Amino acid sequence: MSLANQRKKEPDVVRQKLLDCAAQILVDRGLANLTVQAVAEAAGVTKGGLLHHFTSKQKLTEALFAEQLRVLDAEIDAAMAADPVAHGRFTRAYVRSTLRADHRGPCPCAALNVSTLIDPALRQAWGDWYKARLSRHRDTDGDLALQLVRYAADGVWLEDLMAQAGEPPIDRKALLSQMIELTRKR
Amino acid sequence: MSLANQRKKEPDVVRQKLLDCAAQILVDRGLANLTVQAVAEAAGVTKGGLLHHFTSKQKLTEALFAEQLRVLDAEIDAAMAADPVAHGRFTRAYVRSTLRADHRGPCPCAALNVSTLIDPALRQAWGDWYKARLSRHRDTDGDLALQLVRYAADGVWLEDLMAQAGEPPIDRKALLSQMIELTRKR
DNA sequence: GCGAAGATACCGACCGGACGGTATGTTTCC
DNA sequence: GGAAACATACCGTCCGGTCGGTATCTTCGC
Repeated sequence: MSLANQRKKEPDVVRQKLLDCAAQILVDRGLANLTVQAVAEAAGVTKGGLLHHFTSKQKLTEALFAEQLRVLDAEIDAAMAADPVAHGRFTRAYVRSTLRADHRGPCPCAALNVSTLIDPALRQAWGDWYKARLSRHRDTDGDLALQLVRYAADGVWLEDLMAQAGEPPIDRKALLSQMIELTRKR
Repeated sequence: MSLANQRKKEPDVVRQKLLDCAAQILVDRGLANLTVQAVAEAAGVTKGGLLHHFTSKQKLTEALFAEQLRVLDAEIDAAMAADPVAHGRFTRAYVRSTLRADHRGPCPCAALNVSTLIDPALRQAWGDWYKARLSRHRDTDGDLALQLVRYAADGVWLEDLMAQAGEPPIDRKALLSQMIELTRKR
């Protein structure tokens, strides 16, 4: 009827944009504001349009989660490949992916873990991924001390999530290097 | 009309029970399921009854938050009073309150921080509390290494929150003692 | 090359349900 | 008896989801 769908049709682009906007909304407008309406109009699409790509909100969040997990997984693999030292290799990659003081915008972990709080199924998926990853690197990253460093990394992105406005008062560079150093000791 | 309010009237008890049930629901049925309806009937009261004590859901969550923060604050004070060593005293207390492998049920931090994800105002309040506490103990707990231990503590309760069913595979006792030990070094 | 004929992408209106909140009773306490 | 402590009934809103329609893309016979 209207002239809204005169636009060129780019299903893949729209789909990806929907996911991006969902992630954005999730991290900076909070979980409660992640509605299909909000996501749709952020992506320049109507609610019906969104529901065409993702048959339910459930599907949307699942896709979002999968996407973020994929990105994180890839980042970690890349970081590990560039790390010559075996011991603590996974932990360092995990920490670097989580902190990465460089490029702006919260890490995928944030959106990832927040969405985990919504859905028990996603929680399960995250747990599975983490457990699998951990058992893969048990030889190099099984130490309790390394586990502790990973815990700290989780604490950091959590603070990131809560801080929101106003830069972190703490020096991230120093923190990161200290954490990395902790993974070197046996 | 019905015989539901034949019960003895104990406003203080009911009020407290409402808060307790709210916390319970928050940590083990998730944020989305924290509705006034659910809280009310978990406490054996109707929605109207709840709204009598807390004039809005906002008020309820605020009260819940304040309560949990009060408990945590008290726990930390107690733990600090029993700690003879000055350096890292606050951090140890924080860690002990967060981990406490002993008494069942997730720590107040969980409910506290989850509710933080709802409301920016609560987020602010938590940030203020933490910052104030930190500046009070800057002399003893200002080190980056201690900050790192506190981050790890946050990571631990987060995992607690996500693990839910199924006991933690990791040895908490050992983890706790290792974290405590980390606070001893200079 | 081109035009018919589905298939796909998207819009816009609507529905049912749940939730927060209000207004008004009814019972118990002091 | 009056105020406090509840219960009951009801309203407005928002959200997730459905449905029928329309516009654009793709396919394919010719």
